[in-house]
Amino acid sequence: MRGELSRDGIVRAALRLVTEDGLARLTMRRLGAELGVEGMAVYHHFRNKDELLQALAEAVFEDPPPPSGDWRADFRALSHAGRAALNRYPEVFPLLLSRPLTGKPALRHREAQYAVLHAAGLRDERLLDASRTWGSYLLGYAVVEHEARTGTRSGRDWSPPPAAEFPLISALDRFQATRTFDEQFDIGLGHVLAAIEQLARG
Amino acid sequence: MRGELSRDGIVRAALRLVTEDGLARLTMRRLGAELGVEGMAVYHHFRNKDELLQALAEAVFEDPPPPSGDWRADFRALSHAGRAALNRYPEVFPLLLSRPLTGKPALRHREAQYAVLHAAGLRDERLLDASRTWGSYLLGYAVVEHEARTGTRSGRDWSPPPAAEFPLISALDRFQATRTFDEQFDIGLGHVLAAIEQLARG
DNA sequence: ACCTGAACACCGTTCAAGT
DNA sequence: ACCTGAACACCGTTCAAGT
Repeated sequence: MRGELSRDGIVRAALRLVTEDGLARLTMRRLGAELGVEGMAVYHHFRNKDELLQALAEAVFEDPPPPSGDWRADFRALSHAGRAALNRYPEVFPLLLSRPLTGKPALRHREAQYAVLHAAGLRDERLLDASRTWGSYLLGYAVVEHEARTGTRSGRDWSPPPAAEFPLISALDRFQATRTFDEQFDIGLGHVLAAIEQLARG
Repeated sequence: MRGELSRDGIVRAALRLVTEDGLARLTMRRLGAELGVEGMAVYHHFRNKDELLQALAEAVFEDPPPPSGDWRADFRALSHAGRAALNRYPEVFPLLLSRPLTGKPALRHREAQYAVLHAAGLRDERLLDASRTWGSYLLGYAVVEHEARTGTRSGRDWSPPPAAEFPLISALDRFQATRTFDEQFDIGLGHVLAAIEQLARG
């Protein structure tokens, strides 16, 4: 029963806790209890709570799929892997937006994205332009999806905006649920691909 | 010296506090002190801290620019107004990503965006497809910009990723600073515009 | 080396009391 | 109606003490 704690075990326990009770209820003491230990024991493995949260953020990434030789296929596969990572632990999602990710799996995703754009014929500044457009879409779509999935859920009281002042919002409301998130994502992805191809042509 | 507090005055004080000391240091007691009052007084104007944070999030929006008759010009103007709102109070930015915005100014932005897409010839599902692609880009770009502006700042210790394992990341590093955020934003915006025009054609 | 237990300086929130 | 002051149930973090 000595030295049973590890960074990995602590991260897994924290992910359990956060998934069940929400990010706000992740405290050092409760995390200790989940591990059968005093809360202060965690400080022997993480300098402080922020370092633990960073580890949680990095933990959503798995290694990206290997290149297939077809950059268009890899573009799709990497996009889907990225979206899957962002959606893996909804409670951890906010942590991914406010801190640079420097762990190996996250960096391997980025390297693989650059490799796709390189294979598409892009170089230097133009490659980075394409990368930021792609990255912005991935992150932005994840934000929209996350809000849609968790937003109107229990909690905040909400009333529909008045139709007189917001006619389009009101009229379009009945079309909101037409597409699934998967379809919707792929449609936007098609536009990003078109943008990349246009950049690659010159 | 009675009843001097108002929701507006409290929100302004909170924005001052947050801009100077960071979101983490916004507490009810410190906010009270900033207003020359006990912290508990705030509870007479906001049900709880979350309601105050919601008001802070809504406060970054100003009314959108009026339509000009040229939907392409309006597309650009609204995009820039949206980006300006997201960047207005960097410390408030994280609050914008995890809660649906239901205040009048935020809804007017959305209504104006729909109006632009309507003027471009889009209807129903297709209009919403375009809206989500546009919205994803705005939000995602803001996340990338926010991270770039605040990320490598004081704080987290960071070492560059090893060049052997991440050759493209390392090689591209020297091109990272080539574009300004404004240029970069407009480049991506051009791609979104192209996507909208393609959707509008059929 | 790793964990404990007490302590410190805070939190958000409730509530009776004042004016 | 609005603000105060004390209280409650927590926080993150430090640190001497144990094994």
